[in-house]
Amino acid sequence: MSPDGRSLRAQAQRAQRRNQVLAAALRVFSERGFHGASVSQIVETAGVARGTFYQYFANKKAIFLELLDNLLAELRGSVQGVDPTANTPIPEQLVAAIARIFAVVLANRSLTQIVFREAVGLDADVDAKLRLFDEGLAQYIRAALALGQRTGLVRELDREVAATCVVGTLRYIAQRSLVEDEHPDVHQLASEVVAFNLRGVLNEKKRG
Amino acid sequence: MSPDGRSLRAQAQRAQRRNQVLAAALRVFSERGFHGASVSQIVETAGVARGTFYQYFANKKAIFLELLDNLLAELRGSVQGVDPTANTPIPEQLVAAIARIFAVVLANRSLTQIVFREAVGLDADVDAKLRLFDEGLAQYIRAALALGQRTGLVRELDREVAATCVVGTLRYIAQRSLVEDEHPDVHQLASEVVAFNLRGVLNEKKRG
Amino acid sequence: MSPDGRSLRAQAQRAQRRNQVLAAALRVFSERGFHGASVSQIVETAGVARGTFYQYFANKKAIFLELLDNLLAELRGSVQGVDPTANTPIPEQLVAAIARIFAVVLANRSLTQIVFREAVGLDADVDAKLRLFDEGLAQYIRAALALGQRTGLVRELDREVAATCVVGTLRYIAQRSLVEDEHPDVHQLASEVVAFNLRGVLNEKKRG
Amino acid sequence: MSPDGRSLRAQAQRAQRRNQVLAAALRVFSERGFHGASVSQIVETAGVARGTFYQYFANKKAIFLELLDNLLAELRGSVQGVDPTANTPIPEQLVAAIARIFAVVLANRSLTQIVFREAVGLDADVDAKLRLFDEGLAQYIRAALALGQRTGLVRELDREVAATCVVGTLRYIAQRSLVEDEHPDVHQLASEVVAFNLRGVLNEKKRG
DNA sequence: CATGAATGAGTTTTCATTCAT
DNA sequence: GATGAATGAAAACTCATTCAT
Repeated sequence: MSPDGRSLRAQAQRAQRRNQVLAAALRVFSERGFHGASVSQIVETAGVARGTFYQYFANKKAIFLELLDNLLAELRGSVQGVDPTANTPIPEQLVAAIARIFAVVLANRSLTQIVFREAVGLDADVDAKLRLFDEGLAQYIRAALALGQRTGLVRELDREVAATCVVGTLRYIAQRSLVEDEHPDVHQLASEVVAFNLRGVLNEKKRG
Repeated sequence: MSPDGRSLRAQAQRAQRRNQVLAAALRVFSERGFHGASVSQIVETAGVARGTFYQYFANKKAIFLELLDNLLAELRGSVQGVDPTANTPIPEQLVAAIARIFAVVLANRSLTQIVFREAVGLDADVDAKLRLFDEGLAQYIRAALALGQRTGLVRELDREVAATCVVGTLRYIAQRSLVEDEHPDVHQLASEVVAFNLRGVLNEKKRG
Repeated sequence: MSPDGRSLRAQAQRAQRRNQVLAAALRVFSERGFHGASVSQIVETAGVARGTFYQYFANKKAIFLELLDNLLAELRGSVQGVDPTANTPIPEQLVAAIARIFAVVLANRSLTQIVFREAVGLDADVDAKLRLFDEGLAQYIRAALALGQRTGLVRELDREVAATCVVGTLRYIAQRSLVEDEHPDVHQLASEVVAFNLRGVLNEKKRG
Repeated sequence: MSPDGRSLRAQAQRAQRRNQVLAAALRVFSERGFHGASVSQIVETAGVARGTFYQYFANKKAIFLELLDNLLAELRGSVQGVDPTANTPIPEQLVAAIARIFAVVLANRSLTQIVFREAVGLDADVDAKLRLFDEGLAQYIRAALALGQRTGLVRELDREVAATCVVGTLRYIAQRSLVEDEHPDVHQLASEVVAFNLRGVLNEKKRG
């Protein structure tokens, strides 16, 4: 509570150290996965002593959880609602929204990859966080579907299942895009995904 | 080479022992995950000596891989084609097909769970196997879509993306169904999934 | 005690099996050394079951000890005395004697090699056997030196040390000859060794 | 990089710890041999934790190799040349040189014993080191013999074989001296060995 | 007698975490 | 606050030996 220059500088240094370790962990984790990464490698990469690690993070899982939190926060931030009153047609708004999510996923390639690959089943905490995120997304989509149904835009369906299907396509497409070498055109990709989710695969014109 | 009674019985016993260990591994893996499981726990659960494990399996990864292979084989077996010349309408056939897959998934709950949770990223072999399975499924769907397009049943779309979306919904729905406590009605579930994949979420009646 | 045909044949078969295992052990031991060899490899090479091994030999050490005994026996057999009353000059007799030993050593290359390399320090029994052999050899040489001294052929010297030196040269030369690739000319080698042991390296002509 | 008091002390402590483990290893190795010794026994003897061992040495072989290196270095250091221009007669110089080697061997009794007993055939590295040492010694002796021949002191002989014989006597005598309980008189021993190597066992007076 | 599956003690090695300096 | 040496629990794996068939 005495924010003199000394403590300020110290605090800044502390924060810097913390980030240094965090960045190192991100790198090591994405190179070797959670289980393959060792604290030794992290501190080595960070250029700090072994003990320093434990001054900032309770343990290996804790630092991973923090990275995971950061990623989820960024992803949550990237989710943007659809405005029915706006001029832009809703499908276009959807495409833009999905494209934004994909962009964030691709911007955090390595970490997202680990999360997709190793985070699940790591421990109860991590599991809960991930499920919470999925659930949040699903809830968001369920709400959107409900709104759509009220406006007659969306047909009768089991919103539960439909929302899950939507999350499924998003998740898997995201996951797949990570594996591929070239950066996919996120807009094009989003376009197709939206079309699939909106209209399915059937040719409606054939219908009476 | 000489299938007399003695060696036959011996062989049967060997197979039984093997299955005993395999079953124990399945149980331990599903309770604690791949990384959380130890060979000690497996042999303890199986009620055999430590060395016995290594008489039947090269190492922890090998036994996991075998369980994985078994599961994938069963899943592959459960995939059944759609017959356009049959009397049953195609959507109904699809529902039946999907339901069958879900049934297998649910029948192998614990193992499928591990596969979904930990198999990815475990090692190159496992990764390859899983990707191959996904790819096989995707290819199958792409072919079905192409056929549908030729018959005018399926609209113009990027088959690549659409197939990926379909696999995504299947995978995720399957994964979700595993987490839930009560056994879901696979037929009902399949129905909804098929509807989603075929028609998307839009209300077509609104369209001109 | 009832040497009917049946038991005779059985006995012969037993002996044959035993030798089969013994031969396999010799091969495996010489290829991988005592510690590197495993009972598995021996029985595999012999083409018998694991348990059969233990029907003929108490354990791994026992079979090694038997091979060692065989070698030492052969070596002992190859040691032939010098006959002072014979016409052949003593140095020539010595050369022939040494050459014979070297020949046996080289004929049992692989086994001798193991004995030289790994037998010492293996366990008390083996150590005792080897020391006994060395001691026997040394005693033999001491006796020969004593005889030589009585006949004035050998100078005054500490027979203890001299005998040890002689054994040392023999042992080491033998050991070296094993390492070399080409078969050395044992007679030539023996010649030089005898010369060294008899006359040392000094140029006697320089002496008054 | 900053040799302040703190780090200096730390370094000293590290070295001390290392030696503590090294000493324990020496003791355990000489009591039970290389194969009979386990890392457990070493750390127990050293009174350090299991992991500490691996902080200083890569594995069991590594620590053995270090002990071996130390011994060979000391032995190499003990080898001292003969000065033909010195006043002391050459044989006396030789006796002194040999005695010095024996003294080192006896001072490192237990370790030398292991080296003689188990080092050979342990692995390629160790083998190479030992052979290199022997070869160095042999080369040294060959050179000395050549010099002796040029000065007429040494007779015509196969220097190769003679040098090998000399190394053999030295090695074996050293080895034997280790087994005996009482400390032998190294000077007396060296005297006899030199006499043997110089003059052999024949009584020269009998010659023409 | 032969067999070979089963055994389990024992080994090496790793690595997250602690704590004295 | 930083350091890094020390820790030791726990893991994977080996292999000589036994014994029921």
